[in-house]
Amino acid sequence: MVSIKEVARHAGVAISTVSKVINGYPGVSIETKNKVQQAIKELNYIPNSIAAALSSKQYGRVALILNPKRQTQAADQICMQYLLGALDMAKELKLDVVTIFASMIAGMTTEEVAIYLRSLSISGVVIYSLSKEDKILQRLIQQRQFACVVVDAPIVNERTTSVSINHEQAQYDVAKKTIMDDNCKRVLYIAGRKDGYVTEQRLNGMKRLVEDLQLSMLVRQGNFSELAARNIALKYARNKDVVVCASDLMAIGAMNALIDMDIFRPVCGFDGITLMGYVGKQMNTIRQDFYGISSRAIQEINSLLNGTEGQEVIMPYDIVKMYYKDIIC
Amino acid sequence: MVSIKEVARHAGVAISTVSKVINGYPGVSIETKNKVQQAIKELNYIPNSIAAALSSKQYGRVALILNPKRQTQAADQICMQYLLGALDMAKELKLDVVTIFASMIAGMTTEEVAIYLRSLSISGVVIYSLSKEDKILQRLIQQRQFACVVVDAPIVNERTTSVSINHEQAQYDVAKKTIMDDNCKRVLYIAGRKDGYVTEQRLNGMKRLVEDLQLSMLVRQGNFSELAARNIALKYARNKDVVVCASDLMAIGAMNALIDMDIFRPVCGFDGITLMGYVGKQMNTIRQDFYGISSRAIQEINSLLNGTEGQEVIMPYDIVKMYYKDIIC
DNA sequence: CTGTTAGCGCGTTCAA
DNA sequence: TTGAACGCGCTAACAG
Repeated sequence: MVSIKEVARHAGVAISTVSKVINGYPGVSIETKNKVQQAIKELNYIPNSIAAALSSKQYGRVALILNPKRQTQAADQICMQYLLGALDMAKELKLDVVTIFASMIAGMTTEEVAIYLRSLSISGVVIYSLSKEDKILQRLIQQRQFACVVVDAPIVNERTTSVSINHEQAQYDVAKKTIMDDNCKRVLYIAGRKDGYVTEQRLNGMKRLVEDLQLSMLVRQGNFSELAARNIALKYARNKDVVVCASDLMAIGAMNALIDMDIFRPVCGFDGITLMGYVGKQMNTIRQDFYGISSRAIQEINSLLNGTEGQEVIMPYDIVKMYYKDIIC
Repeated sequence: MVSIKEVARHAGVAISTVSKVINGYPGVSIETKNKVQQAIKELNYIPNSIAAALSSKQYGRVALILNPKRQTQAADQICMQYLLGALDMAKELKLDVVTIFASMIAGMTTEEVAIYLRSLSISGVVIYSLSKEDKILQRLIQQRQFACVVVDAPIVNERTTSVSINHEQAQYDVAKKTIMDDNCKRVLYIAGRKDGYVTEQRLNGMKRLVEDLQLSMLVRQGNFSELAARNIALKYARNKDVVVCASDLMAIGAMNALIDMDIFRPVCGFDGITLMGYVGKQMNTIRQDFYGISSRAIQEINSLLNGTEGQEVIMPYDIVKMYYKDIIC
């Protein structure tokens, strides 16, 4: 492994000079600079990021904490988009990124998680789909020991930025569109998990809509589970005019239930996963740009790492109907 | 940040003693050990892995090179399983893992990729679904500069291990089962991409089957594209008795084409992705344990990093039919 | 069994 | 504008 020392010797200059050239610092004459760059090329020198991190004491690594539901692998698409967005942006920003799945820190206390992250030299964390009940990560955020970006949870403090779409409005919009199309009055709303922040926000959107449009609404927790949504639909859909679901997967479950019951009700979902294109029924849904959201999350963590204060970031969304022919390629 | 020095002082011992305790080396009396561990607890000391890596010159980081098809996000499930398996095992083995998507190194030369990896202090690489045409990564493997594990490509040398199922046999098995059930004679085989190793192996399996069962076979390249498979089926399926596809996604495309043509032909796929459960038709397919395969890949990279020679590892598989009721949860 | 010492490769003063 | 020297936190000989 060729080190900075060898480069220095080869170029006939001091180590610190090479360092300055590498890091683009001023105070090096143009010719010395050329000599050094020449030597770097010739020796095929690769700066050792480990040593650099140690020396400069900037271990600015960021951890991505993802929580893929192992059961519902159909939704893995969301995780992948998050990852792609994050990694692309991280490369651009030259941030070192570590991917951590929730399962890997399950059962640890906040302290243990902190120690684990520190042992990985991590100073910033992006948390995707945090649960309200996840006191461990909540405390981690409160402690302000790490810079945090929380996707889809409205937590902000000096060291914490939140990034998400406006779930309240999005749920309002997609449900309104679906309901207006068929002039529905009685809605069955299949909500997410009680412990989810987005669940609450989306429910609020529905409440506002019900108020605005003078509808009646029955709310049941579907826990983002396709099966639960199916069962809820089987039980309650018959007396309702429309089924609004807080996720695509639940919308699919509900729709399949309706088909089994041999009745028709408009159904709408939330997320915009490709799977929606495969189930043979077009439903309105909210399409989120998970890639863009995650990409933005990394930018935000970078800002935090550079000392910016936490803030709230609202991303855009679309209302769409997903067709098989749009999906297939 | 509390360092080893402070722990040593606090415990009234030498730094090296603390180091030994931390790393579980012998040659420390039980009481000194206790004193040290006490001090570690009290000071809430976290070993700095960066410094440890630098000092021990073991920058044993491993890169996961994934190639998610951005278009066909329905197959992201496979990537996620690969990731989950790899990260879980990496944590167990205390390996530091970096996730790299093919898009991040697209356009680089082999040298540039090598430099990039080195700059990340990477010494081992796991490559998923390598293409035959990917001369850049091929050269990286040939150069033996990094320990490599290649998933689904039959490349082995001193520093390269291959991990995969027996694609030839798997394709043979699943097609045979499908064909025997309906006593088919004329098969349409929709193969993968010409540049894929598995494509060739699976095709070989089909050739052997055709030979053994005295069938006729028409082969077309579907390039793992659902749309291409659809078009091929539309064009050729009518005169055939069965459609065998080299991937689930293609099987879905073909099946939908058959439905549009309003004819029935048995179809079988390959992979075992959940999506198969959603399309309203049961098809035979090969279920691979992507999680297990990836997990094994990490074990193998670990062995290579410890000086073992490369080898070929064959993983098991199942033949299954995927039902919606098995998928939904 | 314990402590001393010499680096690992690099960033960063501070003199020259 | 340059370079020698120190230290980051730790490991690994080696000496005691």
